[in-house]
Amino acid sequence: MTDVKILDIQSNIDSHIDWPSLMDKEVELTGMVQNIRLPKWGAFIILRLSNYNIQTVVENGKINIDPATIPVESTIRIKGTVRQSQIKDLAIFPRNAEIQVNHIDILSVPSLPALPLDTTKKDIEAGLDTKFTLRPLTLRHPKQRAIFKISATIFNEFGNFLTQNGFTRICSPKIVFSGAEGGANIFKLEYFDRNAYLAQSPQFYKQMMVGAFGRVFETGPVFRAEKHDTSRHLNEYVSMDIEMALQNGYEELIQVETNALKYIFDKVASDCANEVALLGIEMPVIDKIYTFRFNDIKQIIFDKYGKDYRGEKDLCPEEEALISQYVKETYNSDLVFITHYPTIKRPFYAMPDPANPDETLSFDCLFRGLEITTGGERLYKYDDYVTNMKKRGMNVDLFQSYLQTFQYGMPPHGGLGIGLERVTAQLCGLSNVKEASLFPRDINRLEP
RNA sequence: GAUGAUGUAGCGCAGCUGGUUAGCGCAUCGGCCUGUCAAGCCGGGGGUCGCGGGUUCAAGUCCCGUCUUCAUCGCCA
Repeated sequence: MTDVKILDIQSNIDSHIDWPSLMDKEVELTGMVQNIRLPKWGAFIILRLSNYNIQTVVENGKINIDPATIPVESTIRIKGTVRQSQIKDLAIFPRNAEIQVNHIDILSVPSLPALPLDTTKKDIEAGLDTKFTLRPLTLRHPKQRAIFKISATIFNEFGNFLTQNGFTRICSPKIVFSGAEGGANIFKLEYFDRNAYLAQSPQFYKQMMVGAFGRVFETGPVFRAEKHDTSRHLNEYVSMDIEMALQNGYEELIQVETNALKYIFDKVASDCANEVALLGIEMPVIDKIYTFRFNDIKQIIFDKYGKDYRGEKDLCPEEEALISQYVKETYNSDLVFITHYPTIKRPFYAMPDPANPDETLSFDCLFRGLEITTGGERLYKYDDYVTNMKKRGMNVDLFQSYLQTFQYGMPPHGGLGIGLERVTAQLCGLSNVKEASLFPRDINRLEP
């Protein structure tokens, strides 16, 4: 007599299936009905499994139920035999195998008489608002799944690459005492009997951790209370952050980022080959790094396209598009780094260029016309922080828990942040970053 | 917040200078089709044209107000 139930630790939890080795063998699978096509003699049921859709074939009279009565999005368990096949549909994988079904159990069916939109076609015919409102349904579409499979791969391989290169993953708090940059664009919340904020960046914490590990990275959500309303902004997004001690200045950061992106894109190409094909993605080729100084590229854009932004202290969206166009046409590169941003546009921790304090040793990375990264060298001496913050009219006392880092001594260091949704959107050719977010948060949308 | 669009069936859309009973595709329902390729063929049902006023013999269509969504900009990743 005992109350304990003991489970076998050896049970197989891997859902990957080696189809060639199963040819002509009996299998049992549970999945959801992605689509069902009904010729007179039976049915092709496209079954959605954890990572792909497989084709199953049913012949009338040979199984226990009429396949025509199974609604799309039902969950079914099938028993059948793996057969050779030749399938043209890119949304189905594997395309050289199918399952000849001999038994079906229906585990659940949708409770609605009809689904609110059709997910069985090549594309979802719906506007952005409808897509997001019906997110639990729209995310079941193969092309939507492909976007987030690729996004997950970018996220994972960013971590893998950095881990392999001596970086330590950190998880900094998202509930913070004050906004990283001290701006007003942060979400306020109640923290017991006082106020706290949602972190707009892991900036302070990743710098603190450079003192401990030298090289750190973090992948996690950040929150921006800005009332921006554009196709490239979210109020909550996933930031992929790096911070590291530097031996060769900001160019070392550019090299680390480029190598990380190259590694990530190679992994996407190999591990997400089906998704890349389904979405028709042309993968970027990265073999050299192209950098331009902020002032120089403005001159080039003026000379080349006649657009004069030379007086502006930042890059506007049209300029970013033109710069990417120029670099693509001239060097066939999808990536470009713009360095030496004006000090006035950078935060207090940015390191001014010793040769010209009006410029910083910082950079942005543009990918196919959109800014995906900001990074740069940081101040690393306590006195420099105090001087610079006072010059900017900041209250040094409020930042003491952060500034202690520099009192204890810090190496020259720098870092960068990459927007996951932006990289995903640009890679997948999405016209709005919100489409690269599972459940986007913008000025109007808080659910689902 | 500014500017410009937008709102017609569950979804995506058409609907001309105002004029019969508001259409098309998908979905849905019924029937047909011997291997489909995000199927194909035939038929049925489904709409207070965002909301509120106004002009007119007559408004989806014109005017005013209001809300929604989308795009662009500011800011940023």
